[in-house]
Amino acid sequence: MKKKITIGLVEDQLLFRNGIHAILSGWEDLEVIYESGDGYSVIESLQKSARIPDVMLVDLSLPPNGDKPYSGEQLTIDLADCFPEVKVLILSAHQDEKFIARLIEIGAHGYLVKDSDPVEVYQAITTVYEKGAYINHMTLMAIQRNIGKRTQSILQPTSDLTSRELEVLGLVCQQYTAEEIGEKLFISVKTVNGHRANLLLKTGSRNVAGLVMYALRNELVKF
Amino acid sequence: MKKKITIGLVEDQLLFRNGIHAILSGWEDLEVIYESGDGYSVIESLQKSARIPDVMLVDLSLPPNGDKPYSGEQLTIDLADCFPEVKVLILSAHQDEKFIARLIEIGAHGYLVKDSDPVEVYQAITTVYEKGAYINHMTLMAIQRNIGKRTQSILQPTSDLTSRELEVLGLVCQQYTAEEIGEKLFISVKTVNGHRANLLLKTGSRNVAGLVMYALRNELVKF
DNA sequence: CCAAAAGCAAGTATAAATACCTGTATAAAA
DNA sequence: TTTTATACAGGTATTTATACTTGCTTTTGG
Repeated sequence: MKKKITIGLVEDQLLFRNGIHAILSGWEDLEVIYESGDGYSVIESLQKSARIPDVMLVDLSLPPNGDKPYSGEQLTIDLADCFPEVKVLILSAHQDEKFIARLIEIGAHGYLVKDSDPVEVYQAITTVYEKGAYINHMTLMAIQRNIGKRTQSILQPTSDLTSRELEVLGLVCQQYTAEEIGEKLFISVKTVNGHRANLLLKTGSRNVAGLVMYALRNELVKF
Repeated sequence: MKKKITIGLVEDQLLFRNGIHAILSGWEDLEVIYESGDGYSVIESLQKSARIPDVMLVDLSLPPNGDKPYSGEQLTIDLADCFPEVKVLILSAHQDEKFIARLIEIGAHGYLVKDSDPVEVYQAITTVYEKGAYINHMTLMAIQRNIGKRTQSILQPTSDLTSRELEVLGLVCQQYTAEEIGEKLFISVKTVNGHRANLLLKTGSRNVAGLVMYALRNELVKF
């Protein structure tokens, strides 16, 4: 009997994870042996595990746990570091060239959008297992167009904001003016503006528009 | 033989849709008889179809097609209008109380987060089919806390923005000041501010923070 | 224990955004 | 044609945000 390709799934949405599991179970030469809903525990639990998956399907947008985000990007880096023999296939909702190039650069072996056909997922898994890479047309184009350019981390270097700053940032995103924020937090408008200034500095933004974009990108506020 | 509950799936991400299909196929009393990747065609194709699903699973965040958005919210309204006998179960990535209350109000028969257990999905389907509603604890709390409050449309009443306004909005989100936008578009700062004022009015925002949130929510600008 | 660093609060001056208003050109409706 | 509506451009006055600076307090590291 031919050896089955062992799969690991890292995806926060339980339904989606179960769905992929169900789909993959339709192929006899695949076997899902590991699942996780977040990125934190993956490295640790794999190190304790006796069976290391051949291929890991990793969701790009894993949710942060409390304050500390642990993205699919970070997991890819850590997997490449701790388990270089494991092939990493990124699953992403979006088809953004910068993301693709970035992820390939840091160690992913393939990139699939969540809009893919299940057959393509199967092909990607077998190809990445046999050949060590699965680069489809979209991915290739993205790589080609971004070779030479310095790629950008998706989560920008997590400029650590203080709790007070996070509080102010949240209220800014909810369209409160500095004065209203002051009232809510029982501090002077001037102080609020001080925090705003620090936020602009730390996030590298020019104005509130930048702050909101930053907050949403880093999932610091609800959509 | 007992009649199977017929299911319709409306979900843009192909993998996710196939995954749910695969999961639901595990229950013998369920049968998926309709699938769609967008909201547009649903009403029309159902009207032509001989078999109308008993239960429709609808993704809340269906993508816009070109300029015209057709959200799960709109589809819920239209389904309640054209097929009142069909039970609508909303699938959402987020657990936002305002969304939940709003959807129940406009005709949804249940609300599930994508983080749900497959068993819960099955229970929701059978319950909504037999009892006409599936309200779990989370949903009930959301309803209770929002009774009396006027609920807010998720896609706010699709304020159709002019091309010029969209242009300005995009630049606002990119952190350009009114003056810079004026230079880019070869118009006066005053004019730019005029467009901004209209944007604030149309989107129901108080300031740029609101504009950025609106733009991102409606996918008018890149993340 | 003391010095350095950093969070928090607050003030002044300037730049920018927001509210409110007017006019013109264009296109659809009466 | 005349009316009506609206996208677009521009203006003035006011409010709000941003830049820069200062002092107080807590925390950190030598």
